[in-house]
Amino acid sequence: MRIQDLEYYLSLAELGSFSQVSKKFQVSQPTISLAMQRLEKELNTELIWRDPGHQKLALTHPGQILLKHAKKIVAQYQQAEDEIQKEAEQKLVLGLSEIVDFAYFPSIEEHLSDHFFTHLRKETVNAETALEQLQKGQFDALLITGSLPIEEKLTIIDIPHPPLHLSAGKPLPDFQLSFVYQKDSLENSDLALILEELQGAIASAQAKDFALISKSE
Amino acid sequence: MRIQDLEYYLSLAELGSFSQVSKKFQVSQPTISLAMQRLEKELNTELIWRDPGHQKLALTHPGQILLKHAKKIVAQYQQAEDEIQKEAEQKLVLGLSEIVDFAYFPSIEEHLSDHFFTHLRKETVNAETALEQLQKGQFDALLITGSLPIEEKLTIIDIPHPPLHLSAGKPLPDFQLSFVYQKDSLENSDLALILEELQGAIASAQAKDFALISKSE
DNA sequence: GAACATTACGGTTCGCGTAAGTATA
DNA sequence: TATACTTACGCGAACCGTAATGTTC
Repeated sequence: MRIQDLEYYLSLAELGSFSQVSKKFQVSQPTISLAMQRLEKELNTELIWRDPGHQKLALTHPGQILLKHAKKIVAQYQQAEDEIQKEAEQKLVLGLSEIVDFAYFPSIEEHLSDHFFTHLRKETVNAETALEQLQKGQFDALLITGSLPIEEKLTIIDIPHPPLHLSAGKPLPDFQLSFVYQKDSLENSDLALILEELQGAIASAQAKDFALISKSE
Repeated sequence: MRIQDLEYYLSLAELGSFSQVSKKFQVSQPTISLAMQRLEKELNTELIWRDPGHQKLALTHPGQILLKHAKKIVAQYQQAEDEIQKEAEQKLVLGLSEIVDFAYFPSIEEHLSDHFFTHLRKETVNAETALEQLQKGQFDALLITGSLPIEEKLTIIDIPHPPLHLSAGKPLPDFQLSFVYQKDSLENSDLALILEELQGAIASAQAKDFALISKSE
């Protein structure tokens, strides 16, 4: 059973015409026919009185039962979509360069509360354009490598870290690991708390956990 | 979005293992993997923390939101299935021979209330085996053609009807149209009322409406 | 190596649009 | 004839199982 088919069905019950439903959803008329046939086949019952004599079609009794439930199902699904969407929008977005994401972040992660992840989403970011995207507001904070230009509006915190090794055993050249956010972003107090916890987690992690990282190189 | 995928998801949240879910639903393990990937793709979010280190997997925050709604959606759907199924079982089943179904029943139908169809389902039946099936309880009443043997347990009512013509214009040989039900079925008073309405509808129809039928031969 | 999940691949099914068919007014 | 639905058909996507690959213990 596809929820899409139920949406067609609700619309059909409301509009009373296959062709109008097809227009509403921008699909062909046969698409609606077939969707309704799928429903009837899956539920093994007639749902719609296709009375060609009269203009209007009517729902059978099982059709009315389905209508009642389909409304709730579709509403519930849309609500799920909405809530998930909103939840994603409200989250802090932490930009990580690829190397940071796989080599350092796992250690930091352990020091963040579950509740914290309720409000934070991480996303990998191209190191080249990261600062620009931060200032555009596409990210709320960054954890990236490479030396950064000093900018008045940004807070940049250097994070001590052990060297990384490749599998050959040769250490990669040393580089800087930085935590960056816009100074004025702390005007939002929720955000300030979150950033504080993130900083705290990095501070807690650096002592011992970063050492563990080298095992996975 | 397929409701099947949501059922997998609920089960996964409960059992905590892809392979156990696949066993429960008798599908292969990759089927579950792919179903979960479909959900994540459609909702454009991560739902499941695939933490290979630990035994258990965990739901992300959006995953928990989906879980809450998925429970309701699946329950609602199953309830719809149940109600429709039960509704079908509770209905009176009226057996019609093929010729009756297309030539006579439409006229009778008009005299039956909408509410009546809530409790009656019609089904075509092979005239040869109809009586036998009636006595087995597979039908509650019959509207069939042909001469019938008199049986003690059956009530047989002859229905007057106009002759039928084929398109060539030649009338078919005359035949008997009978309404049949088991005498003891009237012990159920609901059933008695329904049968009474059906008899009434046939009586109302025969006066003029049966005449209309010949137009469609 | 054992257990578990993901990825790859081939075959079948499914869903859609176009076009043709059917039925009604 | 015009309108509305269904059926037929062909193409592309989706789904599933088997098999191969990865990963962790």
